[in-house]
Amino acid sequence: MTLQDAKDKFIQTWGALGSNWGINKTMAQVHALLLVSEELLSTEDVMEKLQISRGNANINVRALIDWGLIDRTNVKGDRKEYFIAEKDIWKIATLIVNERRKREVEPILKALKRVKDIDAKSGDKKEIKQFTDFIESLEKFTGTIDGVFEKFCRADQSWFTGTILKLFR
Amino acid sequence: MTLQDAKDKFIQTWGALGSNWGINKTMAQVHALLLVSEELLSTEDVMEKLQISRGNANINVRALIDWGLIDRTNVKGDRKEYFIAEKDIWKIATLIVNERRKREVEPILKALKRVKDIDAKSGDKKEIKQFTDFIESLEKFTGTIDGVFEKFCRADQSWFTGTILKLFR
DNA sequence: AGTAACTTTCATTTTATTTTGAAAGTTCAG
DNA sequence: CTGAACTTTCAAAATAAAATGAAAGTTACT
Repeated sequence: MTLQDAKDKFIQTWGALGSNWGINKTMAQVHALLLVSEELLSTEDVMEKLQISRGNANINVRALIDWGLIDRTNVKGDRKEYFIAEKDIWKIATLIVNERRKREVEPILKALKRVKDIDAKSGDKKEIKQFTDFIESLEKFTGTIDGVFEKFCRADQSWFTGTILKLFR
Repeated sequence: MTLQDAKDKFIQTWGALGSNWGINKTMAQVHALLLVSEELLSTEDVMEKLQISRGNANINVRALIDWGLIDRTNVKGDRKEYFIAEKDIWKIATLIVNERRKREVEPILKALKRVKDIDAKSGDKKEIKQFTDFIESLEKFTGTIDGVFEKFCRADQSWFTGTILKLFR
């Protein structure tokens, strides 16, 4: 297998992976492409290497910038924008976890809270309690897990591998 | 809001949530429906309450059984199958995490391994090294995180809340 | 201000995923 | 064994999500 084949295969794999986790396939592929590229790439480069349209490239590059996974750069004497990916896997992971926390935990908690506002006379008292108890256990669980991930993101890698990992042996 | 409204809303929310994480919307809704139902439900009940077809109900119920999230039961004097959901949120979480570990970690590691088999004369030596180093860091990271989740699934809730949570304050 | 270089938008088309429902398969009581 | 009760399958239809590409918008140099 040539280096190019390997890179292409990695891009495909990373894309498939993304879809399994609710991340747009192309976004994941653009990310992978930039991860394995030494040089800066322009929108044109991305279009050409992934065989995608300008609009598609633009939208997914923008999304990656939103997530903080890639940065815009400029090259002197060239008006084009160039992109480069953060390559530290630890940083990539925390950026992704943080972004999903931000986008999803808050809405979940809000939705759960809303769903507890039940007219007391709309059902059997015991049945209502069972339901609200369940929702509350969900809220509590969500908060706990969120807290762990939040700390995970703030911590640095060495703290994690040094302190936490030992506990998980 | 009536209890019924609240349950319906919860089912909708849980369904939307599922889609964000690569889980079929209907599967998540069937799960939610069973989570908030006191009684056992049959395929017919699921079809009626979610307004879905028999085939769809069947497929998603089966998937939930595969995941271990719901169980089949029988009612004496009735040939229908009835379903009931595991309601302990801790158990639900570990079942889901375990299932996704099983389905996804192994394939990722295999794919990464495959991609490292590069013909040495297909590219600049340094460039090849850069690439394989990156893939190796990914492999290592994946393994580490997988280990944490594996332990998380084996541990019981009290160990987690007692020992681990303190470290994340 | 004019215009060339580049980026963004969005109505339409394409692709991928999910759902349907009728038919085939299975099970079990009589 | 038969057939009613129930479950599963799967080709076709419907729906949802993503991609296209041409046009509009922006920027910055002269």
